Amino acid sequence: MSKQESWTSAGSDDPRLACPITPVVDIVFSRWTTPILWTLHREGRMRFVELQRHIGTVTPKVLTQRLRQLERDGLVLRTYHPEVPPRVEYEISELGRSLAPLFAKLAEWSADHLDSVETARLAYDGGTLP
Amino acid sequence: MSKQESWTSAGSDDPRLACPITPVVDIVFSRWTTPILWTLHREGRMRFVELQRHIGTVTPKVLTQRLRQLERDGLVLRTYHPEVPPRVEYEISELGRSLAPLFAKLAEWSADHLDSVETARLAYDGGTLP
DNA sequence: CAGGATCCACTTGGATACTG
DNA sequence: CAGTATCCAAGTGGATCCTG
Repeated sequence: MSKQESWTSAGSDDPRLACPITPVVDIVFSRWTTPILWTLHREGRMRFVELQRHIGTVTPKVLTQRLRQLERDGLVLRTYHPEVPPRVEYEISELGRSLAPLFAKLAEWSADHLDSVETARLAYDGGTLP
Repeated sequence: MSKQESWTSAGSDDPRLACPITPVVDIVFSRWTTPILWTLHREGRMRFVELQRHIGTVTPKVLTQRLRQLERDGLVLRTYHPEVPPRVEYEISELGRSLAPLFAKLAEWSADHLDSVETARLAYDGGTLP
């Protein structure tokens, strides 16, 4: 396999789409989406405030926005129980679960190379502002 | 393998770190970073304006900011040639190349599931505002 | 050519208060 | 409880001009 073909098999010269994975990044790696998906995957079905507490510092407004987007993209399922007080549960969908190997790869790269990034940063900062 | 352990082997209950892959996402999936890395990987060493033209609509200021960040994180190498006119070349580093399988996984997921996302969006939009 | 400097428009996200 | 509505601070990206 040539080094030119290791990431993509078909070469597109369209300057407007220099990176074919941009749409996926927009869907999966928007802010707060990875903590949400990660938590829902690990902890299973969960209520709104539970989710909020697990993630930490996230305001209800923003959490709602992200959950709506994830629901629209089919990565998260929302179940509304018409009771008093109302109860809403969120869970990861099958499509969301299909991201598992991807996230595993990400965690793997993190474990293998995150310290290299830290080293590079220290070298850069030390070399530019001593 | 239980479904609780498929993404992470050790369970952390620290609410401040609900998602262990957040740092990687910040490093690799900041805005413009994937087009930059993708282009540099596919096209090889490249000058500033070349890179700018390949990516499309990106202002020099922002491109410089992202390149500085990628250089600091050790993902991109910058070579300055003191000539007139000055010539600067950017290329992907070894650490940057180590992202290749990750990006491949991303492209794979994209090819397999992006249409499902589109379908989910159409269903969601059709069901909420008919 | 490769940016740095400056100014500005817009978007995001947080804080707060309120509702069904 | 599960949001929505409103206001507001901050960060971000674009446009323009300028330099070595």
